[in-house]
Amino acid sequence: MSTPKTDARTRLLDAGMQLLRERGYDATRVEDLCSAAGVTKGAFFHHFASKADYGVAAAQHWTNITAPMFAAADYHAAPTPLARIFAYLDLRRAMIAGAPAQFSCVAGTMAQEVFETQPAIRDACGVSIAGHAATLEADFAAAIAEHGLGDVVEAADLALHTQVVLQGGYVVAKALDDTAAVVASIDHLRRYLMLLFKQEEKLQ
Amino acid sequence: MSTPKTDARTRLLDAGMQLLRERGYDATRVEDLCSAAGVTKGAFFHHFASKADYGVAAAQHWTNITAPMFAAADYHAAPTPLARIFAYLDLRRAMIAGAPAQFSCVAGTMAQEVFETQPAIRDACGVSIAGHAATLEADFAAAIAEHGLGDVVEAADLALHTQVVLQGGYVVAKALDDTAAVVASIDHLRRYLMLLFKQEEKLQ
DNA sequence: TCAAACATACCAACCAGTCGGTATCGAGTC
DNA sequence: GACTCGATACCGACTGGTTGGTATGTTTGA
Repeated sequence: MSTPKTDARTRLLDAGMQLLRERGYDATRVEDLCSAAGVTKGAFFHHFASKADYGVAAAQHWTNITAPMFAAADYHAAPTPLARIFAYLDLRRAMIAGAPAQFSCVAGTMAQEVFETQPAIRDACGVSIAGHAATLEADFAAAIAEHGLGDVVEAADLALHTQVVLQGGYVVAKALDDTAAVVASIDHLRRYLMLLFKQEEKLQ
Repeated sequence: MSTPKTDARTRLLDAGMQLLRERGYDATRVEDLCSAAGVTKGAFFHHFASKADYGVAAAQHWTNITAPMFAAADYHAAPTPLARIFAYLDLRRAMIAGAPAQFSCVAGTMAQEVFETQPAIRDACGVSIAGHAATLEADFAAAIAEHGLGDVVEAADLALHTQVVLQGGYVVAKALDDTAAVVASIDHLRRYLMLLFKQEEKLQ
């Protein structure tokens, strides 16, 4: 890193997105983050009061990175709410490639580990996951209204359920060392929504 | 612990079931396990070559505890394969109570954290999760055959999908500090299976 | 010239793992 | 049935490397 493009704080947070997903919060040492970012420990503690403080910032950084990416993604261009939801699932499915550290979720990984020991980090992870789920809510609400499913399911529940399937897929993919688990579960989720919204004709 | 009922090894493993789910693998210190089990570090390293060795044993112990419990559970008494599956989901739903450390999964929690740093532990966790999923496979296979869905879904995939939903529910419940997330997702999974196996009459 | 942004050296606490020791018990021996 | 012997179970003080965090500079930019 001869010529740092960005400031140390951003580089530390960027480096964390990879390391935290690989090793989790506890096993990621402050010095690991520093060397990956090409800075020293002095810089780390200049920008973050503690490792826990960094954890909170990392969860927020994860949101700051992913939110604009999803907001700018193609799937919003689909013509109907339901089409947008299926296009979203197609995107999430296509994102499953390489190692789990590449496609899994920083917030989910950290939350699972520190939910009891680091409430501040857990809350930041919760905000990240809930916030992303919320971006799906309007399309689900419109699809539910369109199909008269108002007293069968709730938009917020369905939106969160998509995240549950993704997070669970990551866990199982890691445990079985096989990405097929996530992909298969996304397909099951897709089939559920197909059936629920009575799109049988699209089921192969 | 004036009169230890069981040997130190078992007490250490039993203590880990709680601590590992609360704090994860890394944040659970060997001395935490020892004091929770009422033994000393000498006893720990007498029975386990290393902390990682303990992690592998803990994943196996988790299987040893849960497998007989599920094998002996009521839901196997239901009359049809599909009824048994729904009864299984009822049981899993009823098990969601108290703190995540009470109802979540030792294997899923550990695997998420150490999948890259401790392959032996990850594999043991994978065996535990896959083994439990396998216990559902026969009923799914029978239900699929009965309903002529042989070229729509596969039993193994469906069985694993139930575990994906549960594991994901635990992650989201921890992140949002709200058990409602798991329960709602189990209900979505139940509705999926209802729709898939064309049990619409049972949908409220 | 002042403050923010880094760097370097250092420390105290922690923690996995070690090592010498003791307690207990069953099998053999006479 | 006392006595040794060996093996297993367990104890607890100690250690050496690690790690989060600090104290004290130095550089840079406005």
